[in-house]
Amino acid sequence: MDKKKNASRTRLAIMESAGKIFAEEGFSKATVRDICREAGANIAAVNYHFGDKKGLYLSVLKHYQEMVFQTYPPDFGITAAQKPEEKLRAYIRSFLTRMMDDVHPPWFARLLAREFTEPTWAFDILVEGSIRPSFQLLADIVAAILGKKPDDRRVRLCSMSIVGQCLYFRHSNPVIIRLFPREFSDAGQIEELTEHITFFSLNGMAKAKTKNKRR
Amino acid sequence: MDKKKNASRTRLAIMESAGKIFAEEGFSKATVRDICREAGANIAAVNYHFGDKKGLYLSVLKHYQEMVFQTYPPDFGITAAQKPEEKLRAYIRSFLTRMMDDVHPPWFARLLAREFTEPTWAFDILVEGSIRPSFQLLADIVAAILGKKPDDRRVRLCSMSIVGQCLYFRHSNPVIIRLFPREFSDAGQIEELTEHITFFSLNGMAKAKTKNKRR
Amino acid sequence: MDKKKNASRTRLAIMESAGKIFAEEGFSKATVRDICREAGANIAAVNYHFGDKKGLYLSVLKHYQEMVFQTYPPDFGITAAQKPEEKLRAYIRSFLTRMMDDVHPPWFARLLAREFTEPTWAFDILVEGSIRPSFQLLADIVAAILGKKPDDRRVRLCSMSIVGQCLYFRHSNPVIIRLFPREFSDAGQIEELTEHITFFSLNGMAKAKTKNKRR
Amino acid sequence: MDKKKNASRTRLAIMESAGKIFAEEGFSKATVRDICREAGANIAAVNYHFGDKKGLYLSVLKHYQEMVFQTYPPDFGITAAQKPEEKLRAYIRSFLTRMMDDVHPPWFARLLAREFTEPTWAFDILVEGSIRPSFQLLADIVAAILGKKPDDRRVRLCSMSIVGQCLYFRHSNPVIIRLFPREFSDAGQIEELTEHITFFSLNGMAKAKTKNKRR
DNA sequence: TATGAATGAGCCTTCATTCAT
DNA sequence: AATGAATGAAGGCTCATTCAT
Repeated sequence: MDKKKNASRTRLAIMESAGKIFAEEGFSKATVRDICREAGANIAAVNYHFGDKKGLYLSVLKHYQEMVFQTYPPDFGITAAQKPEEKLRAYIRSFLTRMMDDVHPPWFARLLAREFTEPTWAFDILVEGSIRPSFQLLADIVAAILGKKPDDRRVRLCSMSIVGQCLYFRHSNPVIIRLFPREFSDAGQIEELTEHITFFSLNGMAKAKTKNKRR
Repeated sequence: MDKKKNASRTRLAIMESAGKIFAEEGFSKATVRDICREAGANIAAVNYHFGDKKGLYLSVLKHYQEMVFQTYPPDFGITAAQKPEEKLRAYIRSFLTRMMDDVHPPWFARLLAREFTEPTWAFDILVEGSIRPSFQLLADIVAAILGKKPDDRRVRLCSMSIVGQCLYFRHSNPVIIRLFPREFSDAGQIEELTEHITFFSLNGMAKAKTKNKRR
Repeated sequence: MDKKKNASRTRLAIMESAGKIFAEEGFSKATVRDICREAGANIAAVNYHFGDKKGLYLSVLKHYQEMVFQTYPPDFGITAAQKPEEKLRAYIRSFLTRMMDDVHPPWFARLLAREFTEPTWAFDILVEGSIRPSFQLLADIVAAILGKKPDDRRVRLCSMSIVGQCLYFRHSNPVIIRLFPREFSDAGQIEELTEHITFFSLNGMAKAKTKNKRR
Repeated sequence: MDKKKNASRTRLAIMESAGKIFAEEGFSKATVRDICREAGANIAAVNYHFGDKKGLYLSVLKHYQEMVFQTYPPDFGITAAQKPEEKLRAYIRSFLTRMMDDVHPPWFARLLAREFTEPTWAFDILVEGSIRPSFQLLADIVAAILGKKPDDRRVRLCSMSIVGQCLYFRHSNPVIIRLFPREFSDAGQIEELTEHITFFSLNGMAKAKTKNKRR
């Protein structure tokens, strides 16, 4: 994707520390000085390798988006032969896993969450490269469960309900920590959360076909 | 709550424009220059009235948190006589309404969303003043529905599932706009969303008691 | 012309040292750091008083252009009753005087010369504010001498011949110094130069009417 | 003149683009990056071939000064048998031609003009190599016309008057363009200018011998 | 002979804050 | 109660130059 695959040591070090700091501080608060200091590189190296701060951010985004979605694709563990319910469980597990801090690189999920609520000019890249494909996959699963077409409004609403639950544990992490210290903090609970959300959502969609829900 | 109730015209104007700009730009990107310019006040006015930028932010937060939660309390429309299902519906409607931009002041929801994912040092004030009481109220409702105690782990999980769905439409607004332009944009859909989330969640919790969920 | 006539001490000091340094180094080589250091002011003062480096340059240009042309107007010493020959002599004397370093401020002529050969974006201001009126005045005098209209091509050529001679002593000052050290350096020779150029030019235009000059 | 005559392709390409860019931007505004990019060379090539930026500038100056003054010498078209008046005409034509952009390389005149009003440390090279010989030649012609010695003060004044007129069309080109758009722009007017300046100057010097000019 | 990578100095600008009135 | 003026720290970026190969 990037024509410059030439990875000098400095270039790689900068991208790594940049990702970490961008994730921690956000694009505008992060300073290239800090990034370079942590990378053990000279300030001008950013200009040399990436043009400017924006270029660096973009490179980090593209590079790690690719890497993460190769390691943890949305359809991780999903096979065509599975029943829709099993597909949903696999999807949710993959989704949650991808968002936890112990995946590699550990800060990418946080950087993504930042773009979610406070999108920068680079947001569209994420939407098209990561979010839309992921959402489409979910919509297909939900559509199969509901017996409707993927672009049906109810399918979308239910998909969003599912995504919303998953995202809550990432986006609202600061809140959760304060409300229930040490209860939901460590990542070892992915299985429990997967089961909960899967069960909650399957039930949530269960009798939707029979009930007339519109006012 | 604020000991300085002496509200000079300048002081009020600053707080108003500060809220708007803080919500738009975030604490660190917002500049006191812009705030003062929009308020028609002198730059030094901020330090004079609020000590420093932090003090201004704090004042804004406290002032409008109080105002908003008096106008749209979490238990808005909830009466003791209602059935838990109705209480839940009322809670969700109140929650969604509070998060939409047409409440007053129109920017407060956005400022809150910002603190959610990117908490500043002022975050604890919001947690204790707004979030915890609100969550507690929901936990009580869910507990009644599930027939469990409010601090039960399953109650918490289900509560978070509900909150997660609601927050999605605020936190992920930029995503939704790009994925489905014009389909979920205007605020007139609160009723539909309320029905969907309520229905989805009630079903999601429905057979939880009977089914053995852990594998 | 400038709405900000409020002249704080710092503001004035900056404009003065700015003019001097801009004249010495040119716009891009001059640094605001040097300017402020010489003015005994803080770096940020430039931003506060003039917006940015460009704004400072512009203010300096406008301010001193006005000042110089009030002190040494192109028609200095010219009265309607004079004969054209006397008008020309007065014009040339005024022109030369304005360009010498002992007028106030001493660096303005140099700054102007710079814009002449290396115009910046601010050049048009000088053309319209100083150069065009001055040239027009000369063209009128020459037209009277030649008995032609001011926009006649020959009038223009002769006017340019006159201006060219005057400018030479400013624009080519570095050359003159090297070719004839100490012979044309001091400003006390304005009278001599005035006489020479006036005489040379009057003669140059003298028989133009009779001779068929075009090939 | 240059001891390094070993002209690798890169070295030549750099000198060419360097000349162009130096002429356009001036020494300090021109960047070695731009020069090398336009030459299709590596950044480090400048330091490798010329030591540093100054060395490059110097090489360009020397090289093209030599080239230009071999192609268009000041005495171009002047023979010993001519009358002084004809010599003057030939000198002026050669001078004007050399300054117009259609000589080769097209940017050298501009670079020279720059050094005239804003001399760098390399100026002395130009003075001794180009300017002084050229001026001396003119002084000889003028001396013959006036019947005085070449180092006579009046000879110098008149020579400067002549040079001043010629230079005006180069040094003040930006002004002329703005004052009279499209009237003096193209280079096809060299003959007309030659005639005008020659005639104007010959007349200017004509009766100088008889008239008592000092007051 | 030539180059990709790296460097340190310096520039303009912006910012929150303080001073003096 | 309020303000115009001034300040120091810091940020992103550019530049000529040097290093290592």
